[in-house]
Amino acid sequence: MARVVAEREDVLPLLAEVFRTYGFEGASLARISEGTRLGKGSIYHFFPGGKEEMAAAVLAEIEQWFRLHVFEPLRESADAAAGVADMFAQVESYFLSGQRVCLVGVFALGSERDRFADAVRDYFAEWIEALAAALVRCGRKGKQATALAEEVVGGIQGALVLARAFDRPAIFRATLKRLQERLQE
Amino acid sequence: MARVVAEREDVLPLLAEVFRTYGFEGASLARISEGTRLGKGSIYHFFPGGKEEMAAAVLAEIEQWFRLHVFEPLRESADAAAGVADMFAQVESYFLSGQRVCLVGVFALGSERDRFADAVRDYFAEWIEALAAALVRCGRKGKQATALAEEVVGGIQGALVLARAFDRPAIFRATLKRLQERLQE
DNA sequence: GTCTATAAAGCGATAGAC
DNA sequence: GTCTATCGCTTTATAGAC
Repeated sequence: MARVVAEREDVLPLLAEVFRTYGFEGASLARISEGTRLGKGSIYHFFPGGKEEMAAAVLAEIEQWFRLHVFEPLRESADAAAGVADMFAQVESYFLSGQRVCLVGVFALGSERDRFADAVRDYFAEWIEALAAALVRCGRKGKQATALAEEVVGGIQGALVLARAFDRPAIFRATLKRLQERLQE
Repeated sequence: MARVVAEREDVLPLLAEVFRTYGFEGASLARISEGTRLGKGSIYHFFPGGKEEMAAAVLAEIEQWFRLHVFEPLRESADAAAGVADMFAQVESYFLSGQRVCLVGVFALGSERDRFADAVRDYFAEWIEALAAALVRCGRKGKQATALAEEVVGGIQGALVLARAFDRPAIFRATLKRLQERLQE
């Protein structure tokens, strides 16, 4: 395999996939090295702070991705309903129809939550707030909008659990569809 | 601390708590020893198969607990609606209002899913089937009953994620209440 | 920026005394 | 059934050549 000189940015998505697959504790440097196709020396050149810095960088990149592709469209789309519909499309695509888990959700359930409490909380808080704001622009009352947003974001996380448990992506897609319909009631 | 001669049964709940807290990879024998108050020698006396056998035993015990306190009441309660209500009460109590995570859900999201695929799948399958059966006895059609059951079980898993992310048990209790109300619509 | 070699610590697991 | 001591391996992290 040809080795290419990498930049830190290029490494992050590969790193994210390793953490998603093995979790924080299970992501050994050997697996990280394999997944990023980088020697340990190179890895520590990019992340002198070790695994902790790697995970923090991955979380920051995930939040940035969602901000760009999900949160900001939700907040700023001229057509709020279209912004919501776009969110569901992006989510289905991002999580590969339930075959890819949410790293932030994984961290939330594990002891990593303590280490990365701010990043974990901010990710879900920003998602729920952005969705609730869009729902308000669709005509919902504030309190009901927040409750619905929590239901949708939580429902997505739960659907990822079930889709993985059954190894059946259809259950993820069906849940997205059901949640989307609920918002239109 | 007084050391008491243990039996395998007594060790399982402590072991489960260690796996819940640190995950499979993060549950080192040092932490297991600390959490169970047993030396490594004693641990391997009970579980010659090591961590793998420990986790399998914990999963089996969890499934047994749910079968006894949740699944069978759902299937056999003379009053189906009361069985469903009892499920929500048991779930809120078991998960300590969202402060305790679901080990099966954690395993479903991680690479542990491959190792324990059967136990993970069976747990959720049995839960969904038992709840759907109760909903049918409440007058729902079969297909809709299954969809609702998936929504509830998935919703519970997602609520555990959010409750931990925000460190706010109220969001778990509110979700349980909302899901319970949906079943009565 | 990439690699190999290596250090120090922690890992899962075993042996054997009591 | 419990413990301590220990094995062999893997871990994270560092050093230094290129």
